[in-house]
Amino acid sequence: MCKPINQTHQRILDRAESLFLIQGYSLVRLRDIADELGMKQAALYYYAPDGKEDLFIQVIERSMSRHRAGMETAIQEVSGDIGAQMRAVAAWLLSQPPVNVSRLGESDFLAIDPAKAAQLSHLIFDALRLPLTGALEQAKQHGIVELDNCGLAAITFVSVIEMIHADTSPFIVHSKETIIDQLIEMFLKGWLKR
Amino acid sequence: MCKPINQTHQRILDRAESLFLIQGYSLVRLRDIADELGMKQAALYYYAPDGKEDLFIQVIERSMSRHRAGMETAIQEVSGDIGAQMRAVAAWLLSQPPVNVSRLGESDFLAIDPAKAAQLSHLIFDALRLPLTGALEQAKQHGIVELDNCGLAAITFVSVIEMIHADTSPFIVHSKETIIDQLIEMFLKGWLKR
DNA sequence: ATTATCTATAGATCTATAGATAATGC
DNA sequence: ATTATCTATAGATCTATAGATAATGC
Repeated sequence: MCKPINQTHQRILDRAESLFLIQGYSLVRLRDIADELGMKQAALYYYAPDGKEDLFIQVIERSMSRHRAGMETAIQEVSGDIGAQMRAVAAWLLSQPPVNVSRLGESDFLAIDPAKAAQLSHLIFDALRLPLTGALEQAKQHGIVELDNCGLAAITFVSVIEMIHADTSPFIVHSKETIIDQLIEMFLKGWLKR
Repeated sequence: MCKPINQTHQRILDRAESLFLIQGYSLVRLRDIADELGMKQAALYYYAPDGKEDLFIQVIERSMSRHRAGMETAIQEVSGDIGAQMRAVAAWLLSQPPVNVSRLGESDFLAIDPAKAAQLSHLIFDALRLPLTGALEQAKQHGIVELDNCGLAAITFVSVIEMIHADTSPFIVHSKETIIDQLIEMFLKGWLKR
């Protein structure tokens, strides 16, 4: 916990993050993480003394902290136009390992300590929702958008982007960037003819 | 495969569907399914001779066939107003075990035969997307809605509803029905001030 | 001495199989 | 005879632990 994060530790967390977020907690074996780094499975216990669950918790905490900061920065850099902010958020999310919010909440967290799961659940919810929520509320104050529930809009948008991001299947006929542009237009303008 | 589905078989599939769809393939043990039915784990092999994967495939095929039919019926029963059709689809989805589309595609399918996974992936995509896609395309022809990509709109809507449906965490401060009404309004009217 | 990693393996699961047994229907 | 279910267990994994070993820094 208080152990300093050196370079090996970071590489372990990088690899673990990618595997845990893509495949899910139970499908990833400690061997999968260690192998790619040329280490033995047991060596991971040096950096995560409490084992697989410990490693998973470290991964999620680090990832969500980065997600929150990354989206906030992305939004600030294009401040003003809400459409541009949504594009910036989407681009930033696509630069990261995909986060399957539902699988985390419904499957991965069933496999770990319930108290810790509840805590991580809040962390994820806030990290993914608050940056865009803030941007939407500002746009609302400026009379640009009209929304009852900016938090719901934000988490919906992020979840949909992550769904496209993670997808490997027949969903994607166009490029993901095209799909995301279409989605942003759909969210902003709505489906009903104006 | 060609074995007739008797009542025991149905109860097994019902229970397996609920567990597989909520927890995911790898977290469900055959014992979990059997226990609740007062059976022994080995007895499941009578109805699914090829084991866990066989059972999972049966579950998904049956579930998707039911989803497609259920949504088509729900849409027909309120034909006309697209908003009412969306509400009917959402209500029908809430009456069923939640389908985590992303987890199926990204985690569960990694654990089974890739060829079968690809086939099921198509099945799911079509079952969840086509009913609402049809309704949207009709509304588009009538000049009610204005959408480049009705299929994308449909799968997005269904996925978001399933996300709310499955959720057990701090997302939900209001009732799910309230959230879903807000979502439908968001999708139809868009976020920009009209 | 401390830090980092390795080898080897015990222990815990879980699936799938073999073969017995009970119940049903001809 | 056939259908349905059970008992028992082999085999395959995977995590976590114990203890050895190598490398680094005082």
